[in-house]
Amino acid sequence: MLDITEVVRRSGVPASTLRYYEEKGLILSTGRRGLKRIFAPGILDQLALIALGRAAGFSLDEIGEMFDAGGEPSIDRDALSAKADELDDTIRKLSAMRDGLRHAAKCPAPSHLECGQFRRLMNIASARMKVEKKRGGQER
Amino acid sequence: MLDITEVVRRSGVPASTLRYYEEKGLILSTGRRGLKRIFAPGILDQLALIALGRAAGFSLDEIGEMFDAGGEPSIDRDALSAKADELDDTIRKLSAMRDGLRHAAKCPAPSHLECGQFRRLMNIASARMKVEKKRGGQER
DNA sequence: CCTTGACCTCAAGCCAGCTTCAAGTTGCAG
DNA sequence: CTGCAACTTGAAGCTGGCTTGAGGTCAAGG
Repeated sequence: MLDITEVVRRSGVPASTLRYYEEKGLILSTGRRGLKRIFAPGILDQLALIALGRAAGFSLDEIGEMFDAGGEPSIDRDALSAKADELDDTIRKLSAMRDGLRHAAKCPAPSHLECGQFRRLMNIASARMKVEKKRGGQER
Repeated sequence: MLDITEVVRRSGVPASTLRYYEEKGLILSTGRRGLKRIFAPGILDQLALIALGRAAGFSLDEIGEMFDAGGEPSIDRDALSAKADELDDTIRKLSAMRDGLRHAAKCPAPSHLECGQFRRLMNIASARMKVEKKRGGQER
């Protein structure tokens, strides 16, 4: 069992954030030692998972739907698969962007928006953009 | 040349957002027809690029540093490469998360945090987390 | 020529995700 | 037993990325 100080030290996540996550129902403290919250060791994995989800562009609410407060994946397997599919889509876009950036860093063309190579890479991604309208919520 | 109405129609980006982007210096309107802003056709590619950058987790400011208001990639090739590297890192994490989710959707294990497969996948990503502290700014 | 409606500006507002602050406990060192 | 550092709560504040609203202006149609 880890007290909040220990969790902060080991995870790098600020105490204020831990309290915020708990309030939102993303994590659970298993008790108190005096005032201090006590967490199960698994909290560290959970926090990593949350950070991962955030990096993936999921909102805290979405993450809450994917994993329960104990850190277990949602029983709704279809929802999980759907999220995986979303990620696949995002990954495709990011890969195209990465390639585009790398190309731009090398290619000596005067105007990149007219460089066929660059445009082609970027289009891979933007072509999928429309399909992805559903993701309205997140990246604001 | 496209007037703002046309840009909205073709890009799906709201007029308010276009004005906001212009104010931020991300895009440039090439003139006015009466009050209405006029844009060069390239604006559509630029907007796709911006959307792509946002989906990649970059802030508008970062995007502004990568591409000038005309949509051309920054002359700072090192900066572009650095962004590409960041993306590589992000992509690795997202791939791990995607695999983790797909696994969780299939695996009948009682507790996933104790499923070796699941943990291993998630660790790939969280191991890199510390390295990536630099990215403090982004994902609000 | 005058209405209408789509654009304009500028300021204020909204939401997510935190952080900060004031004021109140509490375990532990001395 | 006292002090105090480190925690607590609840509310308010902040930032990024837009959106909304009030009030103004133009050009095109009737």
